Amino acid sequence: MTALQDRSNYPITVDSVIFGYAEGALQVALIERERDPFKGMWAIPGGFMEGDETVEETAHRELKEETGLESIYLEQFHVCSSHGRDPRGRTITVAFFALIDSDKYHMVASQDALQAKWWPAYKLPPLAFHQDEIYQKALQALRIAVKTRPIAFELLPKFFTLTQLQILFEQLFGIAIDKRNFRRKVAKMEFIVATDKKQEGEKHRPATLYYYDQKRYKEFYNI
Amino acid sequence: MTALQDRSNYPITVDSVIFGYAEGALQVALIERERDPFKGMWAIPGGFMEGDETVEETAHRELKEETGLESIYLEQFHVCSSHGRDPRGRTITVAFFALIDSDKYHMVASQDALQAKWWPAYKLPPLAFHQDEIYQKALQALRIAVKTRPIAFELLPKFFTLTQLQILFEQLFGIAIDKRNFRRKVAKMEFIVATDKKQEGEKHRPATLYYYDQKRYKEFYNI
DNA sequence: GCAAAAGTGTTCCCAGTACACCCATGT
DNA sequence: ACATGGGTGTACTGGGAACACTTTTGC
Repeated sequence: MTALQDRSNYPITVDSVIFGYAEGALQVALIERERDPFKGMWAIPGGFMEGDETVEETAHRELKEETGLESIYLEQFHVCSSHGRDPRGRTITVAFFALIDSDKYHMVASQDALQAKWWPAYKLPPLAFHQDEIYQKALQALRIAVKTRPIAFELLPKFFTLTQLQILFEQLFGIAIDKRNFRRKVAKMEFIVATDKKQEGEKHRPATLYYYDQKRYKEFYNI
Repeated sequence: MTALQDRSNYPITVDSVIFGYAEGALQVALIERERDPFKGMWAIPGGFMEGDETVEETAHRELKEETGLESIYLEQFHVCSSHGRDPRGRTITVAFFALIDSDKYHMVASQDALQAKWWPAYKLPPLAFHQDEIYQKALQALRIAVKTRPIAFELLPKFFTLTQLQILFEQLFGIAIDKRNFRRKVAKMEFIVATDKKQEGEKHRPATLYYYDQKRYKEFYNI
């Protein structure tokens, strides 16, 4: 038919490193493999690109199939075309990271029909398909993305406390942040807006809830 | 044979946005298309992935075929799988940027058998295959990469003057930099090393030549 | 001696950092 | 009352930004 069909064609897989944040720790969702290769090991969720999907569509579809979630923040960060990762044959893998709101998807309760389980981001088991390198790249890409764009909020519920935000950054970058300095800095960011709501159900002084206002973000940076 | 062959397979192309730096301006190498589609338009050089190459191998091979250069700095930055870019059929495109040393590849002289021509990075013609968006992403990726890693030197000859380095940064980020502040900052970076050589053949006071020392860079940042 | 770019110091300001105590709530 | 995390101010320091003149070379 066309000249394009004379060329080499390749199967493409899309893997998504799903990040969440719960109980004061950054978490990653992994799937336990039920069959060989790598039966019993844990792996980054993913699947084959099919038909006339774009890679973004594949990522969203797989994410919905595996977590039930839609409208999730997804960002591609790497293509891996090295040999020998899948013993069944060669694939080209496009890797994404996904950020999900712990409010919408309850994580640590993981008696799931989905075989998916949350793991603390800094204590993962060995991964199938030699995905450890991809995971490290995902972490790096996430850190750069969080510094560059206002996407940390994708990991938080719509209304969050400043302590939640602070601990999230501490987790992401593996550092300790001074509370007063952090709050002074946040106070200058007019797109992180205080509400008159308070956290409820805690056994201490209730914290003020904040939200991220995208419109103010754009005004703030003249976008 | 294997389960993988039941899946959808896709032709993959690799495009490389080639950046150079000459005559005080950031430059981009484009190819004039000799046939339809988009005959007569300019395009980012690229080609099909073949056989059991990795995408990196494809990028290096294409770059060698089109410029004759080997050992070029290449970095992937995006996958484009949208429809309708190539009217001949659907392809999945992995985009790289390449950085080349203007000393090795003489740019502005472009009476080339290769149909390749250098264009000022901020005055490109409209691009074939709707590659304008990919080019914008390449510029962004280059800026982030230059801020993150010591790769600006890939665009310069081995020995360069501080004014060359300064103008390169001004070009990359579209800003004006104060000469004294810039030099003070460079002086603190022990991996940018002064030689006792001087620039020759200029009609003014000759500038000291510097070089980038990777070993000192790693020591400097404890890598 | 003139044109052209190389090279050089000081001041100011803001952002980052270090640091300790009182407050509001639940039990 | 006590335990727990929420919330606040000040002083120091280092890096970025603004700014103008002398020096060395080729012609």
